[in-house]
Amino acid sequence: MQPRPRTIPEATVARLAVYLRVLATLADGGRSTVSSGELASAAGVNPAGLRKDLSHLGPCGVRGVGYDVDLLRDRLTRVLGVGRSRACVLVGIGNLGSALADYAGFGTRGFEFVGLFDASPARIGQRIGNLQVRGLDELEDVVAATGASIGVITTPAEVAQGICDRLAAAGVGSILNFAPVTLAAPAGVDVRKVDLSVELQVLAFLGQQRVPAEVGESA
Amino acid sequence: MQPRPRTIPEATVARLAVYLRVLATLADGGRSTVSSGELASAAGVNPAGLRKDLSHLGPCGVRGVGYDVDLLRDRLTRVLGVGRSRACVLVGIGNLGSALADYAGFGTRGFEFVGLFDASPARIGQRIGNLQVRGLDELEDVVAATGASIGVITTPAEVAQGICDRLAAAGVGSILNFAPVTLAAPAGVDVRKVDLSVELQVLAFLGQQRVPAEVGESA
DNA sequence: ATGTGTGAATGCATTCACAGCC
DNA sequence: GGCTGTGAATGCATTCACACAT
Repeated sequence: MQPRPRTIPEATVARLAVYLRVLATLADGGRSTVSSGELASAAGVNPAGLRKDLSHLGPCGVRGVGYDVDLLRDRLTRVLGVGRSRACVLVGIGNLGSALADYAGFGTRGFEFVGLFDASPARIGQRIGNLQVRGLDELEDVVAATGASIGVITTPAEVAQGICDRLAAAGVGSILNFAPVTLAAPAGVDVRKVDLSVELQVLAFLGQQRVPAEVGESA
Repeated sequence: MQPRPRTIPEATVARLAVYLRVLATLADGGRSTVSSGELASAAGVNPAGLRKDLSHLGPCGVRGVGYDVDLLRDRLTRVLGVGRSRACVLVGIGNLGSALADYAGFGTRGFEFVGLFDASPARIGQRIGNLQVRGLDELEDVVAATGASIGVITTPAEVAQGICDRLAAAGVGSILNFAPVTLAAPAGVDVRKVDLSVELQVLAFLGQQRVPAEVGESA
């Protein structure tokens, strides 16, 4: 019934975010239009794939010409919801947590950290960016007060599930987990995992797998 | 001709690494055998999928019983190459770089940082873990001397491509890129990208997409 | 002519269902 | 009986090829 099915494939969403970034640099460079081929090579994808990705937003280019940079940028910004600022809390202020807390890439994308939490008294009170690290006991209150919808977990593996439970109970609907464990969350709460050592391991494996072919790869 | 085609799908490799971690905790708990169902739920995947993943290594379970924890662990360790320690260099010692430099998860997985590099004189000489940050001019020498095969890039976006070029020229075959740009590398060099803000954006999008369904999700 | 938008086709990956072995 | 290993089937995602608009 509805002309545009509201479901955009996850893989596509990830690429849309990349296109948005490339478009930003193009706009800075003063470009007003781009072709799918150009945009695709800058984003490291296939041109046809890029067009298919964009087709999920409905027609947004001009045939024979290409895409208007500013127009497409606005469209992507709106679809991805980069406009509204979304409140995030971050739990576990170790090295990685500290790094994420003042990672510039987040702020410019509409993500705002409204609470940093750690269990260790040594960390509590410490300033990072323009926030002060709070004790874990304040977690629920801050989530409630700020309406934070996103939680980022950078704790040790052992306590991650407990934090996940508390975040979910507090009303956080989306969780990004950096702890090396698989988290279970109630239905309606979306958990996404980033495992840095898995990434490295895949990379290393593909590397060692490629070595044998290095000899006779002419075929 | 060859009984085991040497190509394991990338998605499978990523999960094998997860299984290996789960097996480690099981072994610590004193378990000697596991069923695919149990292992799968601990890893957050489908049991049949897990069995298919493991089938790429040839038969390694006992029908009617399950998998021997230690045996499977050895097998995975060998296939993923966790045995040999692999030398890595890390370029860009900002917050994220520093966090990765002493991230415990790497060392226990066979990855050893043998060089940390930064352009800023303020960073050079600084100790992180048991290494001292070096100037970028030493990059090629260190790669050559250590035979590092893996490079991790945590620099600002503007300089990432240049670093990528230098790493590739120096003989690094695998690059893990955290900078928010799409890197181009010569054939034979494998680049893998982790974009933290893209992860967050996907998470946020899926979250906002899920909200409408929250009303009538009973089906 | 040029480059988008999109059905059709291909290739991957996940899931199912069951045969085979313990 | 129970659980692995795996062909068959389903569902996704990518790629191709071309119609269509400018």
